Order: sequence, then structure tokens, then C-alpha cells
Amino acid sequence: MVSAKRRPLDRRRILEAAVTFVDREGLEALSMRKLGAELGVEAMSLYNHVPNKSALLDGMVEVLLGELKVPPEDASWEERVREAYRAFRRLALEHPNVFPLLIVRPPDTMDGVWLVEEFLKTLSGAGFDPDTALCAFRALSSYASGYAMAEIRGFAMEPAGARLGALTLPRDDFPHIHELDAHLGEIDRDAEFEFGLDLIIAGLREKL
Amino acid sequence: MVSAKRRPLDRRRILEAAVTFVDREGLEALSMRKLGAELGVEAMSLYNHVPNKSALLDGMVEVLLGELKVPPEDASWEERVREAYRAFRRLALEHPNVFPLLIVRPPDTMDGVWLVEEFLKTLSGAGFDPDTALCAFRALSSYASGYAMAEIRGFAMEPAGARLGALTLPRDDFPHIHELDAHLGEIDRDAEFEFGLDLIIAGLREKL
DNA sequence: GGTCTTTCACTTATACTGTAAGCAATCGGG
DNA sequence: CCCGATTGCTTACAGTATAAGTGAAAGACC
Repeated sequence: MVSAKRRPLDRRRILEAAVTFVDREGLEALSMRKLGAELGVEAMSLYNHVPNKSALLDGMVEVLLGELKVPPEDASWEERVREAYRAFRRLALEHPNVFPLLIVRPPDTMDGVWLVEEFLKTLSGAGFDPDTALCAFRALSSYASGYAMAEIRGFAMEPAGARLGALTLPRDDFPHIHELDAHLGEIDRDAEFEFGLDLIIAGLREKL
Repeated sequence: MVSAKRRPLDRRRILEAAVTFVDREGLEALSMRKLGAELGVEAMSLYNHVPNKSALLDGMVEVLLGELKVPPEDASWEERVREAYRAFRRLALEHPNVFPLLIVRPPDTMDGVWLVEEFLKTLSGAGFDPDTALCAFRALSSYASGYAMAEIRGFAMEPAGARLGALTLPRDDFPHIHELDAHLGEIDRDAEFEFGLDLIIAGLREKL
């Protein structure tokens, strides 16, 4: 009795299933057994395509990075960089449960290297010397990943936006937080992200 | 036979033990049993002071934040902000195994709130309106946490610095990475961190 | 001091985890 | 058609968090 539904498992299919599973159920919920069940397969079958769970997580990061498209070459360096990091943040918002993996266990795959090379090429072409190009890459990447991560977590460090709720805080001890709390819900995060991006890019432009 | 060594367990002592354990053995190695053993106690005893492992991790973040001292009020806003984020990064480098917790599960405790309020006060005192003060806080925090995280992970996304090693890459496909690879080891990370910080702070100064 | 209550560590037990080892069925190539 | 390799299934083990129950020590009140 061959089930027609079960096409043969392969690495790619496993990784993608893992990503959609984590998108839906959260990272903590991911176990080999449940992922197997998702694919109509026993847990141990996965080990034919993936050496262990750690490698599975790495593979998921790979899948995520694969979704990242580099912007076209014809744009100005500023617009190209900007668009690249916008795409990066978009990725985080689309996969808020998977994205932290990318931060905590950065990839050692070729996909990541391409992006770096592409970035360096763009900035080098714009006239930056290699060292500042690298500095720029790290500064922008730090900012973007940090922002995306904080956004995913709802800026929890500021109690206002998060679970704690500013209103429970004594008003006179935290006046500035209370002042902000009023219109904290209306903040346009796209604009806010862009604000920081502009800050850095403008600063880089000066160095040219 | 009362062991004189065993003073009664308490939450604080558990959290600190957890931090030093993770500092030494890594985050993955942390389990309730091992932590108990570290304290000369059975795993379940910990549950008298901590509701579950998740709360334990939150508590560890609390401990870390507690080590963060805010710089004195008399400095200029720029120097104060700069010093605060330097301290933040220092924290990451001192506890590279625990720090990711702070990124992935930001605190909902009062300690964090104080820092935010203090920051807002400083910038507000310098003449920033509340909205840009918040933007500034988020931009700087994003940058600093992103940088610290990447640094801890050895900038793994760029293959050169990390495990992969640039030399295994085809030279003509990745010319810019190869060009950098030569003096990649000599980068002064303090200066590099400062570079990005300056970029953002200078940009903020313009907005005043 | 004696009793009572509360605290807190220990023990036991359960459901789940990743994964090693071996078996079986299915599929591709001669 | 057969044979070997692939790949999924079964079983098993050690380690995980943690719920529930036990017992003893410590502090509070008369």
C-alpha cells in the first residue's frame, strides 16, 4: 500500500517544512518528532538528510537567507544599500520566529558570503576604501539586525510598548517614559527604521 | 549532620550561579540538574525559588543588567551616551555566553526601565524633543546590541574572520573579500565600534 | 521549653527530547 | 529479474523540565 502522497523526503523539503512549522508554532515547539509528523514521517527518517538538529537549524537560516534578494546594480550605492537592508528587515518581519536563529547562529554558508562581497563591491565602486567599506558594512548590519530583533520582540526593553505597560509605573519617577507613552502606539516603524538608516548612510556619505 | 557549607539557597544566589556556570560552560550546557549540582543541591530544590527554567533565564538577564552602571550626570550628553553604550558592549564581551539571552529575551523588569528613563532624560535635557529622543535611543541601542552580538559570534557572516576562512574561496569570484582578508586580523574593534557610534551620534547632533 | 506552622530540600514519577543501532521495504541500475 | 543501495520505521537509551508527595529542620507563639 504505497501512499501516493509521500514523495521521497529530501533536505530542501525538510528545511522548508521546518521554517513554516516554526513560523506557525514558534521555535521552542520545534522537535524532530513533530517535524517528522508534519511531513508524515518518523523522526529518525529526518536523520537521513540532516546530520542533527543543530544542522537543521543552520539549514533553516540558509533557507531564510535564500529568500533575500540583492537589489539591482543600476541604482546608486545609497539606494542600493538602503533597499538591501529594507529587505533584510522585511525578512525579519515575515519570519519573526525564525529570524533570531540568524542572529544567534550566523551562517557559515556561501549564501552569506555573496551578500558581503556584493556589498563591498558596491561601496568600493562608490569610492570607499576597503577598510571603511567594511566598517560601513558592519555598522549598517549591526544597526539593521539590532533593530529588526528589537522590533520582533516588541521593543520589550522599553516597558511602555511591551507587556509591562508604562501606566503601572509611578508617574513622577518616570516622567519621560510617561510623556512618550501617549503616542507610543502610533509610531511609524518604517519611518523609524529609515531614520536610523539615514543617520548612518548620511554619516558615511561625509566620509567619501 | 548539618553541612555548615550549605547556607540556605535563595533566588539571587541561584541566578548568579547560573550566570557563572553559563560563562564557563555555555548556554546549551545549562540544565536544572547541573545547576543544582553546582550549588550542592537537587534540581527540584531550585523550583522553590524560581518558578521554571524560563524564569531562571529571565533572572540571569536581570543579573546582567544589574552590572550595567550608568555614567555620571555631569558629562555632556554625547559623552554620557557614548560611555553608556561602551559599558553595554563591555558587558557583552565579559559574558559572551549569557549576553545573547539579553537580545533574544529582553527583560520586562524595572532595571531596564531605569536605563531608558535615564537616557531619555539626558537627551531631553540636551534639547531633543521626545520623539527624536526615542528614535535616538532605538537607533543607538539597535546598533550597539547588533554590533556586540556580531562581535561575540566573530562576525561569522563574513566568512573571512570566521571558521570558513576566506582562502578557500575562489579568489576571482570574491576579490573584495580577499583584499580585506590580508589585514582582517588586525582590525581594532574598539575603534570600529566607536566609528559606528560616532556616525550615529554625529547624525543626531545635526538634528539638534 | 514545648508545640505548631511554615519553609524548603529531597524523592519519585511522567512525558518529552535528541539520537544511536538495527531491520525492512522500496527503488534504481545491471 | 535480481542485487545493492537508499531511506523510512522500530526500538532503545540517556538526558531534559517539572508535577506531586514526603520528611525534616527552623521560626513563631504560648
